[in-house]
Amino acid sequence: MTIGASKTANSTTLTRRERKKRETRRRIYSAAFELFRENGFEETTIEEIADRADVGKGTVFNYFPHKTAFLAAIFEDWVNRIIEEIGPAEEWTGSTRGKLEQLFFFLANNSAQSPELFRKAIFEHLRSIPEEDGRLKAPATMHEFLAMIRTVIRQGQDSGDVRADLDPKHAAALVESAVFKTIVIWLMEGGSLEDLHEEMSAKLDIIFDGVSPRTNNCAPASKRSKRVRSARARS
Amino acid sequence: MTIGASKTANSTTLTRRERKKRETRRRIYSAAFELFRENGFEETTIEEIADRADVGKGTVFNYFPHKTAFLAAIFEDWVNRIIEEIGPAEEWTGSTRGKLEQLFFFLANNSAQSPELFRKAIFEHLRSIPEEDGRLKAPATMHEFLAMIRTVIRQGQDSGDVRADLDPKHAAALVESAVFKTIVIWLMEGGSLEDLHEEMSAKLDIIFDGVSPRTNNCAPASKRSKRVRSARARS
DNA sequence: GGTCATAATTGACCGCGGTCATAATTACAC
DNA sequence: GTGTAATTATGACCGCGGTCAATTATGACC
Repeated sequence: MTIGASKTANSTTLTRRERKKRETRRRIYSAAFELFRENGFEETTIEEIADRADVGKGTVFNYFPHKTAFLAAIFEDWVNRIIEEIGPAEEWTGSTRGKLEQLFFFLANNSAQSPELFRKAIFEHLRSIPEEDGRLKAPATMHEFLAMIRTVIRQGQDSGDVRADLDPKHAAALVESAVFKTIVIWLMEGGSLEDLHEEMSAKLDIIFDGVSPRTNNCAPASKRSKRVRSARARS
Repeated sequence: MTIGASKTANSTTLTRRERKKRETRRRIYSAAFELFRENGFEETTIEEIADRADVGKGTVFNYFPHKTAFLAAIFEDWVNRIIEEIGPAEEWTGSTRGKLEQLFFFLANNSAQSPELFRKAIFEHLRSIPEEDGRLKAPATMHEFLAMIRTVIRQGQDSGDVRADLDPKHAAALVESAVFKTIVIWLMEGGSLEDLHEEMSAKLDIIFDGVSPRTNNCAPASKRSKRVRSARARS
């Protein structure tokens, strides 16, 4: 592989092949996304996607080896857009809880249109990693996303927001499963953003304070519901 | 529908039709379950199931409208077996945490063989309820299961184990999503039962105590890891 | 320009999940 | 027994996801 020499002169160090490849992928992805939103995921056939993208059916499978790979791609896109919008986790400020709420509020906001599609994408994400036949699926973004949560947790530990004796891995996994499930159910039931926020706050409430009763004198229970409200104000 | 009259005399008030129907369903289910365990879910075709059950292909779809309906049935079976084994939630004794651990330990025990199958069944369960085309899927057991957890939570509130200001619905949903996700990952990674218990304890730890640091003097953090150990001893 | 290895494209093809019109079976009336 | 309405069984058939051998585009080297 001795790239870089003569041919790559103009545009950004990309051969014509590479450029075409990306362009084709983009065309296929766009066509698919459009069609999914127009007609639904199951209702869209690969051939329709191929037609709209103006390629042969086989070509589609060169870029997206299974139909579900589109869902993984959509999820990835989604996360990337959010990362772009709110910047790297390391730079966020505020309370740990506030950060998590913001993060998931972005997720929800972006998914509110075409809920069916995003529900499927989330499920694909949750299922991802190994499939029995040995193919790996979309692990990159999966880890990227979990990593974001983990970073927030770790920052929380540094700032004293979160118990130091906790393994961030466990906490992050718990947060992820809870919130995604909440979003999925919310997407299914078609509630308002307010509803989702209510649900999410309830879950985060438990995650932060636990289900065990506090020993009487410290951290009175009455304060809790208030905190939910004030946390929402930030967004 | 004026049933019950003449024909239903012998055996337990069942017409021949009804008996045959159940028998056929049982045969198909058994054939499917066997084949799934022998060759895997994806690798088994409906026709193979039909052959082994000695019915036509179309008949299979009379009893299980989609292939995934088998997964729902497997999940249902699974939960029912557990219910049978440990009795109705109302009658369990012990701490709330102990009950939950036992419950999920039973789940895990039953799934340890043929992990692939149970992973899929759990996923089917988590996804269940609506599918965009309007068909409902396996809501019965889903609710039954969530209801079990909710019952445990409510009992915990009565006995002072669990914060009284909590909506059992939220707590149950959180527990469910966390533990199922834990089991799914465990099934994928092929760890030992010990590993699973470790993971589950960590999650329940957070669910019970929360991620927030305790205010210094009450409930010292050092006690926590100990509790995990002692909780395991019960099983 | 021409040659060749490699990468990308393509549509004919296959297998399986799911449908449906038709046939067989059951229940019941007489 | 015979008639008949309702239920269940069945396999030919269809559509779509996914494969693959054959074809075409690309770029390195002369």
